[in-house]
Amino acid sequence: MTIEAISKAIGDESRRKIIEMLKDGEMPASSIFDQFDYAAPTISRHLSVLKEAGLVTTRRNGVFIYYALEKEALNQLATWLYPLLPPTNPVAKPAPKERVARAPKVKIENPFDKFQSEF
Amino acid sequence: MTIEAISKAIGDESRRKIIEMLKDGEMPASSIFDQFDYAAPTISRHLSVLKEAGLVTTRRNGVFIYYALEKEALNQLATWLYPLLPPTNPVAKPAPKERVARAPKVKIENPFDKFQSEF
DNA sequence: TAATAAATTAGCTCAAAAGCTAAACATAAT
DNA sequence: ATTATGTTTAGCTTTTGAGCTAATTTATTA
Repeated sequence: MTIEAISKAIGDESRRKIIEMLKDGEMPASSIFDQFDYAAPTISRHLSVLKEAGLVTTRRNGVFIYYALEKEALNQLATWLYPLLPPTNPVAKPAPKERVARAPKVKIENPFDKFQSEF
Repeated sequence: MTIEAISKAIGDESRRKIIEMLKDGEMPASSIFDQFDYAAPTISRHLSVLKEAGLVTTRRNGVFIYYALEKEALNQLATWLYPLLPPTNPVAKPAPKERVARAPKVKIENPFDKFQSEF
């Protein structure tokens, strides 16, 4: 559950894909395997890296092992990341739709921007 | 500036440390080197990885090359991360201090929680 | 109890990445 | 012009990590 392990785990495309797959709920290992062209042991190894990082947990049901995303671990990354993001954009709300064409172009630089002052 | 390059870049401790060092403003390469026990070329290479990922930019002033954090690039990671975080905690505000002992323990699971409905 | 299926572990190869020293490059100062 | 300083590039070694197949483990079913 260290930032080291978490950020390393996320630095691999297959592992990011697994995390995305588990976003809406648990899934047995075999269903995860199916989504890849890699051999099962390769993905099994990725799963164990995710588990060691605390990013997933497992439960066994009969012969199946269900993997679930441990969103708490992702919070660690968010917590590291948040203070590094760009400062709040002074214009929080975009101009109303009808006036958009004439309104100055204001780029919302960061999805968390409008919340930063509350953080 | 791909999520692939950004997340790989962040998966190294020295590079995360560099990012943190640049949080409050630019810094010449030599000042960055000084903060590490590694040889200068090693850190120089880390800087180039960060640059290739779009996480830093450089400007030269005389013999010095200043590195600056490109916070925009960090947004890409935040944007990937955000939808994966735990759902909003229904109790946004903790109980007032005097009542904390008696109030039910509510764990704020995610620093972005209270903003999610606005996102 | 043997066979089957899900999943992991073992053991290997290969590529990527981190580290080093030495050399080269770029600018400034003497 | 030469020297000095900041920084990167070249070239190398070593470690780490991703991928594979084969073997093993665990649990179910015939």
